[in-house]
Amino acid sequence: MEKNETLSGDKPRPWQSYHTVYTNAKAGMEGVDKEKVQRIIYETSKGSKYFENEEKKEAVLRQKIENMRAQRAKLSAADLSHYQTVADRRILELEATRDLSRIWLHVDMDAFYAAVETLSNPSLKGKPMAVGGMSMISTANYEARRFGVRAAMPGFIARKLCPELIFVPTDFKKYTYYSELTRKVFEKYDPNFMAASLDEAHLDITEVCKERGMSCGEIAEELRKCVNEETGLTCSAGVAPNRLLAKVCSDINKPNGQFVLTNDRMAVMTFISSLPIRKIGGIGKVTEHILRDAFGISTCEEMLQKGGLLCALFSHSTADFFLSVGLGIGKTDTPQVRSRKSISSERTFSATDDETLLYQKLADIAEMLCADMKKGGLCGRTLTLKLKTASFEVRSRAVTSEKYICSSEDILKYASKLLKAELPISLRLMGKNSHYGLYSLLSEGENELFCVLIHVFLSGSFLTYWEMYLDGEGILNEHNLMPCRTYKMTNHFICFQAYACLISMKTRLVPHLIQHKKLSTTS
Amino acid sequence: MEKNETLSGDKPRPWQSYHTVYTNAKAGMEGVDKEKVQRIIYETSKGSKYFENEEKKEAVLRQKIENMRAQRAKLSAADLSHYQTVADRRILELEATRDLSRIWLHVDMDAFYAAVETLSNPSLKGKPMAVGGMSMISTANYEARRFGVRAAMPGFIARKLCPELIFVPTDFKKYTYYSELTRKVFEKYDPNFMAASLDEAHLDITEVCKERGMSCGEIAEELRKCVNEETGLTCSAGVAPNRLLAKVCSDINKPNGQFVLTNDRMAVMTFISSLPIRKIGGIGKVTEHILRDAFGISTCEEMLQKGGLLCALFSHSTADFFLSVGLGIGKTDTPQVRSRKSISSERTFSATDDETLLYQKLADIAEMLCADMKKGGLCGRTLTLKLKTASFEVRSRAVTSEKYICSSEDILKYASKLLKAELPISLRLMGKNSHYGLYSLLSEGENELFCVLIHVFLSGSFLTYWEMYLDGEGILNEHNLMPCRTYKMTNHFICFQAYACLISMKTRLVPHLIQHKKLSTTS
DNA sequence: CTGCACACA
DNA sequence: TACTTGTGTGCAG
DNA sequence: CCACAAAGC
DNA sequence: TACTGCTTTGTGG
Repeated sequence: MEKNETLSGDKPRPWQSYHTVYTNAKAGMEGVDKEKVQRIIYETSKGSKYFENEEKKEAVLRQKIENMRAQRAKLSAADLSHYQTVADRRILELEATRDLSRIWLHVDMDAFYAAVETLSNPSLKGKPMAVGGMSMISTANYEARRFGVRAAMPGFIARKLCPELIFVPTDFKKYTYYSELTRKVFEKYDPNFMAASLDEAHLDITEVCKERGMSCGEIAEELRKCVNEETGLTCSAGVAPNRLLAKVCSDINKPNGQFVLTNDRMAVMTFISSLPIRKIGGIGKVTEHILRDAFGISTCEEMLQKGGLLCALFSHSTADFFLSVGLGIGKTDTPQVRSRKSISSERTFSATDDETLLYQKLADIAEMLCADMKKGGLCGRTLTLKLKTASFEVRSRAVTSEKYICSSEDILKYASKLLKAELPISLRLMGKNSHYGLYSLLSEGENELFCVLIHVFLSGSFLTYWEMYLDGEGILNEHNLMPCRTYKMTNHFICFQAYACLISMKTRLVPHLIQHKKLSTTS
Repeated sequence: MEKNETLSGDKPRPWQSYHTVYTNAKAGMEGVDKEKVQRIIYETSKGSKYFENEEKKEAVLRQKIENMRAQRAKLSAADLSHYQTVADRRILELEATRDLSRIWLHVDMDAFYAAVETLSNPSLKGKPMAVGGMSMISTANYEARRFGVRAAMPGFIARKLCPELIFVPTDFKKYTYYSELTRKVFEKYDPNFMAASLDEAHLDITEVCKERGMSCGEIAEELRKCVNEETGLTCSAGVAPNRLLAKVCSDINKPNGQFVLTNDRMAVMTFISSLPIRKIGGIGKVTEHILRDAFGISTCEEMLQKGGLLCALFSHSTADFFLSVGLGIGKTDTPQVRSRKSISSERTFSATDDETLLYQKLADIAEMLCADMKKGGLCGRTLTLKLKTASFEVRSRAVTSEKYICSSEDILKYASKLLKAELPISLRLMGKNSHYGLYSLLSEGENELFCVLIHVFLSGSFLTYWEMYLDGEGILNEHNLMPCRTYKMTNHFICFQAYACLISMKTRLVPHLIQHKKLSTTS
């Protein structure tokens, strides 16, 4: 079942279709009757709109893979040797950036939400339980996992797999409280630790190990013990020379275990060599599938062996990522400032073609989003509307406003405009008076909307710099922020880096150069 | 004077500063006292705002060259050998695209505007004469050129060089009339000939030569004779296997001469080898300077020799261009459709800080532009406002509208908005009430505007595809064009390619796929 | 897309 | 007195 | 820059 | 009955 599926290979049984394979995922599922689980999932999903959409997506992916194969086949011998030299060269350069001087620890709480719920209600102990509802579950405890129940699985399927499964609704307050307790512990080992989510964090333990004269394994043991004492929860840890590897390592002896990869190039290379690429953070279902079926790559080692192909067919940065995975190279720095870049709110509801209802939903979400933004004192310029149809097709539409958007009115104004532009779909297709066409399309379930997201990007992928200009009072206020343009950074200007409304000074003041003005205001 | 100027070389005399070197340009200036001409130009220009701006630009260019030299110096041996293989590879690929099967002829009328004016007023014959005015001259006849008078030279400088110079104002009606006469002739040799301007054209004479069993040289002779009989004007011609080379060849025996480069690889390589790069169309003053001072490249041959460096330090497409120049490879096809991409109108006037006057100028230009657009039945979405300050600094600001812009009101509306955003420059720099600051800046001549251009781009740099949708009548009208988005082309959609308002069908109609709609309307 | 530099007639 | 006008391209952000 | 897809938790 | 909600990053136009 885990064998390489190739496009020309044996036809898998229907329930082995890749998109239903929850059991392929990262954490261990030892002792589970995987085939039975797959079959139940398949039979429960089959025929649903969701399933049909997954099949469509799978077909699109297959096509994409077919294209890559074709491109690969088109490469001449000269191309191949050329890209091989490119890859070899890049591998050398990446190797030169390898940093083995830092020790990173990745902590991952075991079945976090489920464990917290069990703490507050010990009667759950030993029984299969999941946090979430019938539509979606967030986590399952280990008892439930033995039935094939997993995070990100809809609840009604989980119940098919395990009829006695107990459902506990999510209660983020509780998880945040316990998360805070764990972070208090983490802080003691690395005051600048990086929280990845409520239940995961990266710690640079280089200094702690040195100061306290302990091995990193001992530190990890102590940290896990300490977390357990403070919270009553268990966690797993991975230690490695960089964050990428540490994350992989923390998964190895889960739950309540740890794994240390020593800061040694040989050890890293051995570790990485036969590692399935899917274990690597950043390589998800789609990328795994592409690499396997278009390039025959399943392990990290093969990333290096097929480096030439990767450089030929992927973008520079993607190829770079793949090659560094093959080398077991990852980030070792602690980024200075990590400011939030976007904020969003979305809600799924049952399918409808009632426009009034849709606008009402939109207004509700705008309200929620606005409240969240107010809480953080944030505002942004790019507003994205995300729509999901009854057939699970996802669309997004965005606008960028000249002014910053903060109020729920503004949010609603722009979001409505975007929604309006999408709405008379069927009318547009069939002509204004063709109600027959309208209803026949609706009855096909293609166009009703049942999910709306409003997403405000606080800044684009590029840095935006602002020239400061002094008004009568020499004050920089939110109104001088209006003229948003992105410029090449030069030190001829007084620049501010603006993320959301948070402003931090970037370069020194050079008053006599102010007159080389490049920006305009819209005030 | 023509020797390599390097940054560390001997200091040239002031009037040899590169930006004043009109005599460096392409067409022959045999028997001219170049040094004297240079000195007069220098002395006439020196101290002017224009001159100062040229010096500033020169400084910027020097800096750019210095940067390239630094980058070049930073290249490691490994880099060098790497890029050498890249270059070698690319040279092979380009060589494989060499097409020697076509014969191109480039015709260039001799001193066209001047010759036409002499036809209509024979008393000008034999006297130094220029077409244009005191600010700028378009062409000079050969008598005037002996004094150093050149196209694109301001008239007042030309008069310094040749006090008896006769100025004749430009009269495009006349030139267009004669241009039409020449084109009637060109048509007989290549019905698809490509007009490059009123006085230049490219002709693919492969078929004519074959059909009439004449050599290309004979055809060129005949064509030139025919043009002369029809118009009374002389022209020069170049014949070569591609347009790039034909253009160079037409310049060799100017005026009233021709030059044939045979369709033979060796002949081409010999021809190209010692050719100064500046003779190549597309390599202007700046590129010449960069290649010479940062890479020591002066001839086309050296493009190949330094191919590795060029690939290392220029973009893919630029390096490709340079290498094909080194190989003497150029375009040999006759492009199917060549539609206009933008239309603009601009006027230079004397410096002012009177905003009312500026808006008046803007309105005038909007009117002119609109008239030109009406004539061609064109409209566009991107409007660019170009400004030139009293110190010759050029700025441009653009907006893209959701709707197509055609009316002079709309043009003016958007252009005014852009202008307004630029206008209170000094106020913004100095604070609203700081009139002192305002005037001191104005008196420095930095901010008065005296040139306005409105430019409408009819389409972006990327192709824009439109999904067709059928309204009740199944008609595609200008209103369905409103939802402008740029999409990747897929054959799942009914696509139209839209340039301006001109619509041409692009793919076949696939009615049952219409429902996979991706566009929205803003109607 | 936007801003700008470059090129050519 | 006084250094254009119209169009196209490429690059970086 | 902007829109969108992919990924992770 | 019933397949989330929130955020970041990369890619191409």
